[in-house]
Amino acid sequence: MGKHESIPTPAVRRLSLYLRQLEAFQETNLRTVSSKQLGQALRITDAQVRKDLAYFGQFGQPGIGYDVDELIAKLRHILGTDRTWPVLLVGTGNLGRALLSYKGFQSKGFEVVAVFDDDQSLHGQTFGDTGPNVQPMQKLDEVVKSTQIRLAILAVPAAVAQSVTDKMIAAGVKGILNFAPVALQVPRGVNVSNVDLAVHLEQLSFGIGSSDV
Amino acid sequence: MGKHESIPTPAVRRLSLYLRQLEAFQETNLRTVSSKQLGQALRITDAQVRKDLAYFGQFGQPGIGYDVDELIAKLRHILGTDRTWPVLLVGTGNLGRALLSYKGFQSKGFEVVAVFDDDQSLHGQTFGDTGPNVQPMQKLDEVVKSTQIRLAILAVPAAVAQSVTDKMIAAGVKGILNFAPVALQVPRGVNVSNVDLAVHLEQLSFGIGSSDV
DNA sequence: GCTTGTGAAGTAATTCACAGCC
DNA sequence: GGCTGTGAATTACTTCACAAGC
Repeated sequence: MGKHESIPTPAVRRLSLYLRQLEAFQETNLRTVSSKQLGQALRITDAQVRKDLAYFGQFGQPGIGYDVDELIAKLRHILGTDRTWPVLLVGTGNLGRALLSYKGFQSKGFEVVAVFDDDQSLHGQTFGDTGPNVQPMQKLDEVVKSTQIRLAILAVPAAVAQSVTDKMIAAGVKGILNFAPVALQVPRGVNVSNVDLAVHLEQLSFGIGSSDV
Repeated sequence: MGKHESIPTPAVRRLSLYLRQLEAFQETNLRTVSSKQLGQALRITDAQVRKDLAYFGQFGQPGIGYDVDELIAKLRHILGTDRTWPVLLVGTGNLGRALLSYKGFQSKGFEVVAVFDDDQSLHGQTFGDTGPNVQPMQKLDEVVKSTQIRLAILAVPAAVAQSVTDKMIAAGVKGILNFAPVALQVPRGVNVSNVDLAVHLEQLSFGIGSSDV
């Protein structure tokens, strides 16, 4: 059984934001930060910041605040990014290629180590400077099993998203970052995080519709 | 003042998911759908589906369910996507270019009509088949004001995200889809929707850390 | 029979407010 | 004086359960 049952999901999401903001503070050579400072930067109340952090331990010092370097280390450990995760990418269309060229992953603890696509003409190719070769889908099971990959990025058309998902899960994948605009069906124990551009834009258009004319 | 004050934010987010799922059902020629069917496809309770929809009106028929076509039309109207929104894109790095090539926007009611980048060598170029010319940042204010663009996609490096944001807002932008890994500071009345790949992956890695070993 | 819409009940998340510590 | 950590209070969200309609 997991050890995080009683922690609110929104709190975990904010943990990532705290980490990102702390890294920004670190760049400015800030040594120490209060829940109020951190909250202000993220538009979150100070009480919220303290509550969220307190779910995981006592990281601060009364009268002082939180040590930036130390809290970063703690958060990375909690989020599991104090090591590098090998990541699988399926789909090398425009989006998949853009993701391969994105340099931000590495420093955050993620590295794309295997790329799959069902387009034969792409097999053996590489994208980005140092990206891995594109492999045929038939190899997926073998590669995931032998390398123990647990995280996948799904950048395929909606029509094949579910079937690719099933294959990945059968091979042992436990977390999927899904860019396909479909609701993936996955068994318990597998997590999905969805990024759907249309959904995001719709939320914004709704927001505009509700403001003054 | 807005007219949506009392509606829970999570309900609005789900509205987009309902719409997406209904469009999928429509493709299979389903005429009518119950809150139970819709909920099952999205892993949401039927009561939740009914409650969410009820915030906006009475769309269903007892004993029958919801008419798929009709509910799609209603949701599009609520979300504001029963028309096409002109969208501004700033930043034509890998991600910006991938977004320009993405065909999914158009059918969802969004069209990128203006593209900006501060790299001189790109000015005048086009990306994607029919994309608009890349223009210099200095033109942004004029173009946004004259074309009344209200929605923007921000795909620039973190370091310049806030300053570009300020410019866009000054020109009249009211909604920003932000791909830069920073917490943008915006005035009331402006909405931001964030997509941060590292944050998503961190949530997944946290999820894996909490499962059985 | 099945399904909606909705008050009431229950659960979850946030904010308050303050004792205790630096 | 400033700040954390945390129970208590509050607010927000979800689920229940059922009357009313098809």
